[in-house]
Amino acid sequence: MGVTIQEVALHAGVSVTTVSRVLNNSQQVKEKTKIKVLHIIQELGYHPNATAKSLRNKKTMTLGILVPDINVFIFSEFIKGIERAAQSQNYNVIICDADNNMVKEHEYLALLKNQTVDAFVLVFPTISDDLIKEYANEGYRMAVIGRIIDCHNIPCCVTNNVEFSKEIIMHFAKQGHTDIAFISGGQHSNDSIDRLEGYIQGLKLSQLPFQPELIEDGAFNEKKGYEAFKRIYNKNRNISAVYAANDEMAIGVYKACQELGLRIPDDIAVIGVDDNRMCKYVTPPLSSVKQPNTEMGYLVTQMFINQLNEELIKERVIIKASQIFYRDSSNKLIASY
Amino acid sequence: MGVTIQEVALHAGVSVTTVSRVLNNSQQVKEKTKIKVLHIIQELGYHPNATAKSLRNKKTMTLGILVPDINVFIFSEFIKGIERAAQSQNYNVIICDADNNMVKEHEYLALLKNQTVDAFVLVFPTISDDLIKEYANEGYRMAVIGRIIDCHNIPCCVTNNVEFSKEIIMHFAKQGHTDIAFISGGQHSNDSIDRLEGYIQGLKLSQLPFQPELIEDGAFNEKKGYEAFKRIYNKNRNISAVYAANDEMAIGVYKACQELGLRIPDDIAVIGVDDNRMCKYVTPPLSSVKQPNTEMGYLVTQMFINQLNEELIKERVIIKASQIFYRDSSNKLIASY
DNA sequence: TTGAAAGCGCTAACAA
DNA sequence: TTGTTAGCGCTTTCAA
Repeated sequence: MGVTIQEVALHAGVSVTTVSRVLNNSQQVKEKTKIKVLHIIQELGYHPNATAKSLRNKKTMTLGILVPDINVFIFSEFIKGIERAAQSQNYNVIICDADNNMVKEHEYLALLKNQTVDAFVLVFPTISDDLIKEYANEGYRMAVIGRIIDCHNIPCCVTNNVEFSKEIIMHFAKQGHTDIAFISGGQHSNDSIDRLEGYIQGLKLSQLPFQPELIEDGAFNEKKGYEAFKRIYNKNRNISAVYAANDEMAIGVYKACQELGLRIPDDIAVIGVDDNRMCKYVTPPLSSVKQPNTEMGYLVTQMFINQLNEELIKERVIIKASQIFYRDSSNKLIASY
Repeated sequence: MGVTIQEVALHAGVSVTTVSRVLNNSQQVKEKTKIKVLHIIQELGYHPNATAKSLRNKKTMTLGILVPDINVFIFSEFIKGIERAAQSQNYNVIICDADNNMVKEHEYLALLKNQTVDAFVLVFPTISDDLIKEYANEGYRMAVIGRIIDCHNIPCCVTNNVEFSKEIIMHFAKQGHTDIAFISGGQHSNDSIDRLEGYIQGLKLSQLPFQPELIEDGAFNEKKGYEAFKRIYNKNRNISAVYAANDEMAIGVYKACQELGLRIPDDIAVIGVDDNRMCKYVTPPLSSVKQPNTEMGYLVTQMFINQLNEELIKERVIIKASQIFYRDSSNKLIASY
């Protein structure tokens, strides 16, 4: 454990420089010398020390990935894409699981300061835009997934939240629904904000009135989604459709409907977002939106690494389209035409 | 970006040695000097360079985590525990997602050789025991989750597979089932092998005959589980209960039953393993076994790090108990007593 | 209580 | 085509 370049040089009867050149196949090294060195490397089982390399090159070849919670399926999908892209460019990734804790999230960024990582990919960060920009201004490199940061050297990747949300509402409208509820996912989630925007646009395009009382927050989780639906239902018993900003909350709606004796989709049509594995297995199967998470992670990371050494970035914002899967939970026609 | 210890020393009017001593609060440093240095550190926004530290200390403070597939829920649970334990001891973790590819899995171990990581936590590795031992003999440190390796300095952590499997079979037997199928998860999975062992012991203890034709392999996935059940059913139409070595395969059984017109649990009782989120949402809710994955990851990693600098290891094998959740899928009494 | 200096393993500027 | 040497930023031995 621990053959050094020195020993290789010694055994091969050349200088460490030559060995280094062979390793990085830089410059001209006589073929014969190269073969000899390679042979010794083989023989001694030499592996270049990554730390020494990092120190010398001032590059750790390591990316940090910051996620709110690695157990949430969509985040593990992003990680998969990020790791693949990193791997393909010889980068390693350090996982930073913030455990849904904003303070922890902030703390992890210290890995930039002590140069443990060259850069960070922030997956749905909860820290503020301002904080992120502050780091960017100090020269630290970050890419962001799930939010567009207005900063020239921060690559970002999001999905077409407004678009597909609009489509969902128009779909509901076409089926004859007029009182469509929206369950949001928190005030600070850009995804949720954009989906609300799509909801509003969809209503407008369908010439349906916007009714603020049909909107409640479900904080992206099942329990709060359940409660949100009950609140809405108590305010307006005419609702016949619900667009939940994610599947978890949609499942909460399922539970609420069960308790209230409402049938899905006969009484209430439901559509969620994320296309959880569960969607196909609940009864009735839940309509949802599949987002290309792994691909998003891959693309933005690939682009990011390519531009890591450049000050100015040409391509910066990636917007990926999502796919709506209509299943039985939204399969009821209301209109009598 | 990049204040060094030199600069701190310069500004504080002391030597780098003194600054280093303050940083690692080693030896005696006069209180006044210490305060002065700390103040300058604060002022300059100094952060010790982790790479230089690693090179000097010959310790990267980084653990590799090797998983078959980060998108599989249970693996992300392990990661969460491992990362937490690592974090609490100031270690970082590098994620290595083998994408269910044994070659990739092996390749990742190179991170040990080039000293990118100090050690590896192998989560349900598919590489052979021999290969792992070979690395161990070369002095590389690894901990293993999901398999017990017969090697003195490799900490391992598993669950009580045999025990709970035995219990499940005895539970079935008590309900009056006599023809109980087992769907395994591949020949090479220790989990599956142990669950089969528990199945056999359970039959014996219940004085039920062992019928080899009631065992088929479902490779831990839904589709193969579906096929396995059909094969078994075609061989023996008397089966009234199925123990699937994981939930995915149990879901496959659900699908097969639906196609075959068999009702769960009335005609076929089903129990799976892993306690997937889905279990509660399928119809009927699937009985399953919850394993303390996050805790296992945490415990073994904590122990591992504590013993990382020791040649001989006192505590080495951790066996954690699991919990069986009986739900409606296995809720039918067969016997006529 | 403090500091000078060596050295961890590597790369690259410069020289030959 | 190859080698000498300085130095990346840190810790630690030894001496003062």
